[in-house]
Amino acid sequence: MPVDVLRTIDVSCPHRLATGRPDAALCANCAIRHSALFKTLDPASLDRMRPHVETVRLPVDGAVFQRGVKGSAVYTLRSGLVRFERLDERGLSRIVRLAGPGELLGQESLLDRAYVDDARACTPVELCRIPSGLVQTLASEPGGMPRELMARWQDALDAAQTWTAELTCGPARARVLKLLAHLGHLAGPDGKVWLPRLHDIGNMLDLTLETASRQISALRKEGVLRRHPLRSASIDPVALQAALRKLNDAA
Amino acid sequence: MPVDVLRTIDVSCPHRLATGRPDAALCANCAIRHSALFKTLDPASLDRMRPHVETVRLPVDGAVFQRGVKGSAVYTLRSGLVRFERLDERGLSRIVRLAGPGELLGQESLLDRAYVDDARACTPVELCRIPSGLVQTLASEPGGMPRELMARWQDALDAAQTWTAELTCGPARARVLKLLAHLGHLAGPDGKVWLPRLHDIGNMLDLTLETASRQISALRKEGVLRRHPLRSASIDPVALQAALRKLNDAA
DNA sequence: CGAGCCGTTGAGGGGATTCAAGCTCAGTGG
DNA sequence: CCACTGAGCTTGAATCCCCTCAACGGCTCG
Repeated sequence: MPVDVLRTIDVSCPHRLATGRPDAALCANCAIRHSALFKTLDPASLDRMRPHVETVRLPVDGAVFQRGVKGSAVYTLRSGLVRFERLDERGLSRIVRLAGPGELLGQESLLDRAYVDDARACTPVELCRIPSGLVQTLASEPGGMPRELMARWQDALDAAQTWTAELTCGPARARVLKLLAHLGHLAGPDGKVWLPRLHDIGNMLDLTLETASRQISALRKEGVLRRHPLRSASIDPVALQAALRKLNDAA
Repeated sequence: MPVDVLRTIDVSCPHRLATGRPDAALCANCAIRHSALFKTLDPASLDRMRPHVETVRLPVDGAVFQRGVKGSAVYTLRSGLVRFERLDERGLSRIVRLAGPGELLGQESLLDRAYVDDARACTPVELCRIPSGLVQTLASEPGGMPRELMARWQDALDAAQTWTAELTCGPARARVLKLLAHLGHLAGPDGKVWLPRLHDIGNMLDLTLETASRQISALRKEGVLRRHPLRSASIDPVALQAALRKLNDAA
């Protein structure tokens, strides 16, 4: 059991490095403005909410929130990757989804429910913490916010089911290849992807870290993957697609 | 590839046996009224929507809707079980979630999106077909409908992630035991559960049907499970829990 | 009755796990 | 400076669980 278990409330998380003072120009010029939750909001409403939005920065493995805790905020992921995980009855963790820039985290707090997953940073992340009450207020006014919220929920549902359908079946090689493809989508189009620790790959794909290591090593030798420092790697899209296609031909 | 692929539009589904004439007393006296989508609706609104709601009955394996089709209705499941499945690139189907009585199906149509899964009847089912436009209209009026809709989305998201976390990892015996527990929750508390075909168990748990058969047989010999006609079975809750606990002790 | 679907059971092989050892690398402190 | 440490990665050998292939039996239906 990791020491992190002691962090019960997200607000008091020791990893949390909130700036406290929101950046006035942040929302209007935000890099993910076009995909953010408030994209349909008029400038007046935007002004009204800005003082309540707080920037949160977390290091790798920092907790955004914890399963079972009834929080009072949603988070918009500005940069980095966040994983959603759950502990089974034996204390082993299972990763059920990944979130990338622009995604909304912890929507269940809008319904005054406890968070259903542990959310932790895969990379250093930057988030906007938005009080649930604020979103609830804006949503009750005219202006299309509810539809925007529903779209976020549907996005999350689709992502969760895609995760199940693609990454939890087939032989180890197929799972690792599909995971790489998935990571490629989440990263920017610069070809650089974040490469999880073997232990985390195991928790994503239900493999042991040894098996994950063997698969990654093999792909490196085949030229599909090249490793860089800081858990970064570049993948050869052509080789990756070819490898994926070869899986289906064999069957 | 099954012949069912030919069914492109849900409206023209040959398995569909719509009554056409909605039952006037249906909504007010509905067995799942307390858990249904419209539970917060006032009687006047209820009267207004009733003429547009249509009862749909499907036999086993009947399609509620199909992935990729942009439908114009959501469905409330009144009785029976529905599975959500997707085909992978090799044409093999993977079941990503089950829905039971009271659940809402095809919510993505409210966002004018295509259905993201194939939804098929596990048992004979009875559904209410509700035009998306109707729900959108009611949701735009005051009365708490949006919140009710968001709650449905969150329920679906939680169910999908629970499915991943619980049923897609561990050895075959553990998966089958957890599936039985899951089916126990979906069924009524009479102890009778619906038992899927071995082929479907395989698609749910990523096992071959032979492996599923061996596991089920073993559990039957152990007294955890007793089979009845019509894919029905009764499970011994005590024995099931004991078997589940023994899994963790061993590890 | 034969065809097809569904379930059962066996034998054999293969892929993933398990257990184990050794490696690199960063941080630490003697 | 370098041994020491711990976390993460790699690799090997043996085991085991699940898959594959196959045959067979019960059942329903045309």
